[in-house]
Amino acid sequence: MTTAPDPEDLTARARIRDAALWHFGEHGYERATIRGIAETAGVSLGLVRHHFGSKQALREACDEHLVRTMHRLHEEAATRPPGGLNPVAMMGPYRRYLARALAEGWAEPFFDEMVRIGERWLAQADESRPDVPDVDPRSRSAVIAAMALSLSVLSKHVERGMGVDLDSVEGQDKLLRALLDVYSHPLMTPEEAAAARAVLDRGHGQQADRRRGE
Amino acid sequence: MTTAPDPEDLTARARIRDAALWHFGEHGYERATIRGIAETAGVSLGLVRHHFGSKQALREACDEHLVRTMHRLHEEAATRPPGGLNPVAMMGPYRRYLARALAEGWAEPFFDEMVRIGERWLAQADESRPDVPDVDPRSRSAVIAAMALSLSVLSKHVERGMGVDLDSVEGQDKLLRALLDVYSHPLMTPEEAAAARAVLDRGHGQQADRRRGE
DNA sequence: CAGGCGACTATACGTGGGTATAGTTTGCTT
DNA sequence: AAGCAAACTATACCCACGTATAGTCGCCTG
Repeated sequence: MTTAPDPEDLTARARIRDAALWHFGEHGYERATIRGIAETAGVSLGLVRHHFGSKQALREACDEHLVRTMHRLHEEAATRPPGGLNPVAMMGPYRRYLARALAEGWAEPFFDEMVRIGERWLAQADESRPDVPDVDPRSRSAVIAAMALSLSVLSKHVERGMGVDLDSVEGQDKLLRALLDVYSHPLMTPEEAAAARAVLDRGHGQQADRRRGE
Repeated sequence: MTTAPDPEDLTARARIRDAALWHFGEHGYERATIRGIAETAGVSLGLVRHHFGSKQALREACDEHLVRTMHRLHEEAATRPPGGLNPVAMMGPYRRYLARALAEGWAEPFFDEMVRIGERWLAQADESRPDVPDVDPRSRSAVIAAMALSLSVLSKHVERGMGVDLDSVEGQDKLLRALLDVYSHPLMTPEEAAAARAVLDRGHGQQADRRRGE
């Protein structure tokens, strides 16, 4: 545990923020209450307001802290040998919060950062690729990012499906092995994909003149 | 538009249920209000209670209806030539509701059904696979199901990343093309996966005695 | 016509919880 | 020592919203 230097040592403001991170992650924004957060942090209701102003602002502070922490971790990781990033185990205490935030439509900076990272990676990988992808790297990166994060966002369901606790070491291990298998085995052959694309192309022609957006 | 035979023709109960589906999908369970649902359905607050008893029961009725509809669609699809299922465009009006429900931890039957379908598919595909997967089909299916659904659950972020509206025809088209590309190109080579697995195996030995759950 | 029942409305109740304000303690500067 | 600003508490306000109750209307059956 690198972070968390004993809750006693933290300033009240930091304790409130951490409590909020936990409550928002555990219950979601709506169900979390300022009173509950204050109690967990061991402070009065008023102090929360004093430091953060409003529930909404408190959430934004949590977001900001998350982004800062992620940046720090990211830079730390850049100096050391990568060793393959773990899309699920990253920053343990923030996992639930992050999953909630993403599911509820927040945490844009986080998602977008992930897309950017993946985009660079993909653009590089595309160079040593025989065929030409018909979708830009950014779009593919967005899809891949969503897929990677989905395991946290839908962790409750994944846990039920796999029969393990994703917070446990065994769960992480099993999930990683499943991921390795899925990531290293395409779900479709290039031929199947090409066939499906052909169908799309044909359908597209039919729709071309008949405008039907929205 | 196969469903929706003019809201006027529906019974009040059905109109309430549809309004609830919409409100829950649009705002989530907590933020949705019975009053808002009643207004959308064009009925009084009391009638909602008369028909469904409580907010929670109303949500359960929505879930049930969703599952029934899905079953019906599924059976319909079974009789016709498949043509490749679209994991995002399925049952338009329910997409948002389903995404919310999944993200908030509900809709277990739906997810589990998806896992079962994928499991059968994988078990069959495994037979014509050279190597032996070290994770059971069910676990892999759970991972794949989560990944497929993530595009709906995180649609807001995916839309931002891809720069399209996923409800539009163009958005669907672009998303499908991205999916085809991702599905038909593994993110890792089997060698890379094997190397990562080796790390896991080694790490596992190290952690065996030093207990560090949580 | 009686009577009964389901669909439906109007209104009230209670409270959880975000917000606001006034007051108290603590610690630092001059 | 004075004084003031920040940290912190206690308490009150207020309203949105889920829940509850009482009542009306229309239709069906005997």
